Amino acid sequence: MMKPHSNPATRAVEDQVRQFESVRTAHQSEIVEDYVELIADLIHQYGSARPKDIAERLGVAQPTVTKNLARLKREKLILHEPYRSIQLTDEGRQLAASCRKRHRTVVEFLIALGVSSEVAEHDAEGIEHHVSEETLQVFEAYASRRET
Amino acid sequence: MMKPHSNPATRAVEDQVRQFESVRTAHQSEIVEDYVELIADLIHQYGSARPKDIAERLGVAQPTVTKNLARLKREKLILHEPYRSIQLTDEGRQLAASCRKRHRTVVEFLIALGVSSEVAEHDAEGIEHHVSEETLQVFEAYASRRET
DNA sequence: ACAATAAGTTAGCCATGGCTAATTAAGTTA
DNA sequence: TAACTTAATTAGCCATGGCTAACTTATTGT
Repeated sequence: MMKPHSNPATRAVEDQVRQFESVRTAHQSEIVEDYVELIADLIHQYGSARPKDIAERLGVAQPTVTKNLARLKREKLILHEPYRSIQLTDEGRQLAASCRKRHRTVVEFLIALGVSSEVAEHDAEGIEHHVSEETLQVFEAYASRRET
Repeated sequence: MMKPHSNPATRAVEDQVRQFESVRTAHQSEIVEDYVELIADLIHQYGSARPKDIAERLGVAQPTVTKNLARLKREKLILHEPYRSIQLTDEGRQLAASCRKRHRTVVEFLIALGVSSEVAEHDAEGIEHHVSEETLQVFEAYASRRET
């Protein structure tokens, strides 16, 4: 037992490593994307986005939001002075728009496939961050082919 | 500005909260699932799974693996005495089997849909942890309808 | 205008999942 | 068998993203 496992498929292993790394990286951007998308939604709905609202929507405590907003600010996606309202930068707005689009594409795709709309919404929330450009295009093609 | 945002769609908000929570929960099980699946693979390929191999496949350092194995052990998915080989419990084997099946279903579905096999493999790694039972069945139906 | 309420922030805790450096155990070979 | 090499573990660090409690700032209403 414990023989020195040979390396029969180094290439495949390296690919797999890259995959796992890329999933870990995706997790890092998930929060950022969720926040930006949500902020855009809130601004659209209410004219402004408050930490309180974000906390409620995400189901987390307010200080958690404050902490995460610091990151968005660091990444220049929002403008935010203490006790003042949150604004999206151009870059933030752009990211929000593409997240929103991607989210809707995934939802519509799942629905077109036959998934119930509640489950489609639910699964899309998790799936959207892990869909590559290629797959997204396939999804889009499928959904639009189906709806027309 | 800063008017007390009314609650126009409490139900929808609660649903969204549950969605975000469930994504956070899914992230917690991701590592567990990835490890168990990988351990099963290694045992199948080499007859045993060593921390070294796991570290290599995941692209992380060995101590990281040691740490995470403690969690799998705590959750009774593996048997592992220090410096000894890793074994899956019945529960672990069961989980590994269902993860493997789900993984393959997602990959095959994406391929059937027209995604290239490399990208399908890559995206499946991220997507698989966020697919509900309902969606999985739809995927399976689509793939098997397509291949026969 | 000022007291009460609501929102936001700060400080400081916890768990997780990365890491490196140092140690210990096991396996191999001269 | 003794020395060397490889694998595994331990200790201890860092960042992230949760949390509560306490405090500060804004807003509202009398």
